[in-house]
Amino acid sequence: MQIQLSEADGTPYYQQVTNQIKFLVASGRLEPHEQLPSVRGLAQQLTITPNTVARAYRELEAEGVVISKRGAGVFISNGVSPLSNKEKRRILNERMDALLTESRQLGVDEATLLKLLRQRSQKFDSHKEGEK
Amino acid sequence: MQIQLSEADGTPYYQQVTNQIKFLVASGRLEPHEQLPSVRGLAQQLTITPNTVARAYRELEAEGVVISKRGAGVFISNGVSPLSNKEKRRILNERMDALLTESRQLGVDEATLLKLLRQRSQKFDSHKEGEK
DNA sequence: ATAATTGTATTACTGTGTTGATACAGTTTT
DNA sequence: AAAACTGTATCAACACAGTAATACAATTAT
Repeated sequence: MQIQLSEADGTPYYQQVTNQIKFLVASGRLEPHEQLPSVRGLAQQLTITPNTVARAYRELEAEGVVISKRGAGVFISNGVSPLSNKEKRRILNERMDALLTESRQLGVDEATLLKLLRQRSQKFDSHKEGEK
Repeated sequence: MQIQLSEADGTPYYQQVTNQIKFLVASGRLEPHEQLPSVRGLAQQLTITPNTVARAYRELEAEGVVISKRGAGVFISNGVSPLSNKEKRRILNERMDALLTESRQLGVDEATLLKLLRQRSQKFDSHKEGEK
């Protein structure tokens, strides 16, 4: 499993794990029903404690990203978000406002931001051709 | 000064203050050279300790949003970000990836995300007409 | 059946983030 | 010049987030 931990970064390990797994799922590198590495296996690979991996998996399950079965393993879920449409809108609005604010802060106007986002969106799942 | 603190929320007070001030600046509700409320004044208004407001202002100064002059007050800065273009790109890419990831997670495809963002961008500074 | 693998629960330690009290240092106003 | 305002620095207290050690429970493989 392709995960890199950064000591510096500031964000705690368990969040780095959840973020990167969410990214792998969103970009199609991990597909529904696929099994993730075991808590202890991934822990050893990343040289962190199994507890931390377990916490990451727990959070992912709470968000509906994975389903974990005691004794069997944890698996990517069907990708249907358990949130109401209202909640989805609220969250997206929050994130978009933050992005717009930061963008302006950096002196980037809306037009170029949209352009950048379109580019980024294309590169997002370019692994279908570019994978080594 | 139009700031609302939420006890629940989870995010600490000093960050709620910085976030909301950044938003006010980015959306044009606060303009360069404008003076912010004093540390003690805003503290009293929000019923928090002056220290917390001071910390918020300190962070904002570190990010180049405001300039504070001991004895005089703190003022909105000229809006020129002190970061290199490389850093700007890095930050924006990070934020965009996070938004794209979350968007997919919620089952929103890129087209509608872009549409939503355009709408949001318009409402962003609609205070020029809509202000009471 | 039994052993080896999986995730889970409990508990505790430790660092550090957040807030608070108080005193200091510059400006501005009177 | 003095008083009343600004922001700043220092220190302490407290809570909580993050990680870790260890034992438990369910499934899978032998």
